[in-house]
Amino acid sequence: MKPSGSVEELCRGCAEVINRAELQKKLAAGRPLRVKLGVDPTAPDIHFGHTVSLQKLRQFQDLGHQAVLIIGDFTAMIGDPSGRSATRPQLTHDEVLANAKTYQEQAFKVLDPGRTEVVFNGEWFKKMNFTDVIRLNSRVTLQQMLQREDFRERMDKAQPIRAHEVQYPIMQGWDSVMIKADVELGGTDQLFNIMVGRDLQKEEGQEAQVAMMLPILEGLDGSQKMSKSLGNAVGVNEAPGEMFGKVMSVSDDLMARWYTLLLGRELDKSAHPMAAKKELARALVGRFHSADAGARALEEFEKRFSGRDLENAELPAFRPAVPLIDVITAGVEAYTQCFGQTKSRGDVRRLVTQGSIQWRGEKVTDPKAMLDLSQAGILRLDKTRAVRVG
RNA sequence: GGGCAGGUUCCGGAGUGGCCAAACGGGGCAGACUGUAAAUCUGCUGGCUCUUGCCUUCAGUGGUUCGAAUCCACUCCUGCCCA
Repeated sequence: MKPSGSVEELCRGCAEVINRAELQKKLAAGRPLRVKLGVDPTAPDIHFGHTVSLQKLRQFQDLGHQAVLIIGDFTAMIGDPSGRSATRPQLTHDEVLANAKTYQEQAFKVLDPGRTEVVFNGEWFKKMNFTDVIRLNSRVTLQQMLQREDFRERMDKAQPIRAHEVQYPIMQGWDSVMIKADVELGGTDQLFNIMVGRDLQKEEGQEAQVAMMLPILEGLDGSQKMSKSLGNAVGVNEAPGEMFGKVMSVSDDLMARWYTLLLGRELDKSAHPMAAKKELARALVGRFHSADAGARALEEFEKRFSGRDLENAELPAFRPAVPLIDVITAGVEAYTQCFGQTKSRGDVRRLVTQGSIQWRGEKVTDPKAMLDLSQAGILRLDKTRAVRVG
């Protein structure tokens, strides 16, 4: 396939590109560009935030360019300090490799596996000895490394910056040299790291890569960047119902943002916000599961929440240990059994006294109440969760 | 190596011998209102019983005391300044 694509269409959706003239030149050469995207498997799952760059990489693929997905098995052990106000916990190599496996699988929900070159950066970093490391380090200055904002902030706040953290950008930059990247994709928070790649490439006599920065996707809370550790992420592997529900709980402002960043189109302001949100949720479930799953999730949602018809909704089955138990025990067991959540008795007691628990359509507000779970019925736990008994 | 300042519950941050499971703010959860939106109001927010009570917690270990997050000793960790 002959590579194609114009600067304009490739830059669409990017927050910043450094720089367009260079990209134009590279494209004019008519060869497939090597487009790099690095991911650090610091957690086992890929979430919506990651898919913004993955989507851009897919676009390059579809236009006949070469996608190079770098799995940062080595860099993940260091932890990218970007945007961090504290040192990341360091992972062991085994943890990283386990994460890398699921990462790849999930990334292929967006990328075309047949046309993706997957490389682990341990491949070259593992082989380096201390002399090599010193030599590599001699090509950058400490001042350069400390210029970056997150380090500045930590200096100002008198918080520690550990020496290994300044290695991170250098390593990421070296990846670009090793794979001879023409373009590197990343979030806007990656600007610094990607620029180091350009410097190192030039040092090595290579043509500098073009930096394409994509906007950062905000997580469920609507303000902070989506990240698993902040608990505001939606994983691409989440069950359709779960995913649909999370999208529906997003604020209107965030919805508009997700429309542009995830669907690549603008929200129709004239549409009713709720209808627009259902459409967004349906489309996203459709993308990461199947069109069918998207339609079913929508149907379920309408039945369950809009129609408040819990009776006919799909609910997880709860099998209590004994048929006659008090609300609190029932609640605790239901959470662990059906949702894998550990709630303390105090947590459930709180739900009871505050009127969140319903058994067969009736609120149960007495923490001492006994429930006869030998009868069939629905036990509602909180706003979004309910289980079916019998 | 020396001097100084610190390490408190999810986070920030009070508390400097009993009234401390520990102020206040943020976050989180729930209820009302809704569109599983936003805003607002209310309640909850270590565990077990829930009424009194009991248990574990204020970097770690030991000690003083009827009693310690608070005092003493040692240890570990962080920052700043000096060398």
